[in-house]
Amino acid sequence: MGGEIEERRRGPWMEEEDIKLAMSVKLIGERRWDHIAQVSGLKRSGKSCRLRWMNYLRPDLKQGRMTAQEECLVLQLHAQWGNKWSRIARRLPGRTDNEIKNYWRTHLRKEAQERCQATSPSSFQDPTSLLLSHSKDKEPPNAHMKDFAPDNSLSGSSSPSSESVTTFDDYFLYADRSLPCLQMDEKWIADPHDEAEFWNSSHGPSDYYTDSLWNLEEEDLKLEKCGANGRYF
DNA sequence: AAAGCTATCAACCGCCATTCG
DNA sequence: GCGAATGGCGGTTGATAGCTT
Repeated sequence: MGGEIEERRRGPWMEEEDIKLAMSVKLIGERRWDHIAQVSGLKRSGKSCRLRWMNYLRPDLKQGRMTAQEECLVLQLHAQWGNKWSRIARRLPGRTDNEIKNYWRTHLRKEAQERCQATSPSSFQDPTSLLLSHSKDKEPPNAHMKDFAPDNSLSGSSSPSSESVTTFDDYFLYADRSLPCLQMDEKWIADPHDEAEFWNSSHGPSDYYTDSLWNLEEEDLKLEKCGANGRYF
């Protein structure tokens, strides 16, 4: 059956492909991925193009490894929402669901090992020590892509509100593990403005925390209130 | 120095939801 | 209202870099 069937490229992306994809996204926008795949001349599926863009090429992606604060936040949100990676990712601007998912997977593996070895909670090793041990700095993978930001690049900041992200009932299951960062987070919940000062003062650029972390998007608020949307609950 | 092990991350797959004609 | 096309999501896999013995 003939050579009509177009061969699909698979596996790692070449830089040339990245550039083609980025140009096409710039042209068309972040939609119609099948169309983008065709127009760009890439022998990739639309899905593959979308994934590559979302997880690797998007100019607004945050570079480098997750900070301890981000990791703590992932812990909190995962405790609250479970494996809703994309939802969690929305709380960490510049991070992708895939990235968070990967982190959690490796983290959980560690945690499971810790649990097996330590039956008593008091001997549980503080996961942040594992988190903080990350020190590898990578060259920004999409550094060469900055010029290809599409016009509809993500930059929306939801309007500030003092509504907290809570409830963290589930997250407090972690409390007996003596996580320093979670104790700190408890303070954040109590007074997010202090938290903002905390980051502004000396702990690095975290304005996105104050912009978005403390404020549920409308969508999420609805979900929280209704407590029922097949996808999330 | 080499082999084995572990951690990390990019990419793929299948399913489900949403959109469009 | 229905079916097809498309997009989004979560789970999983495979490659490889880094670490340990």
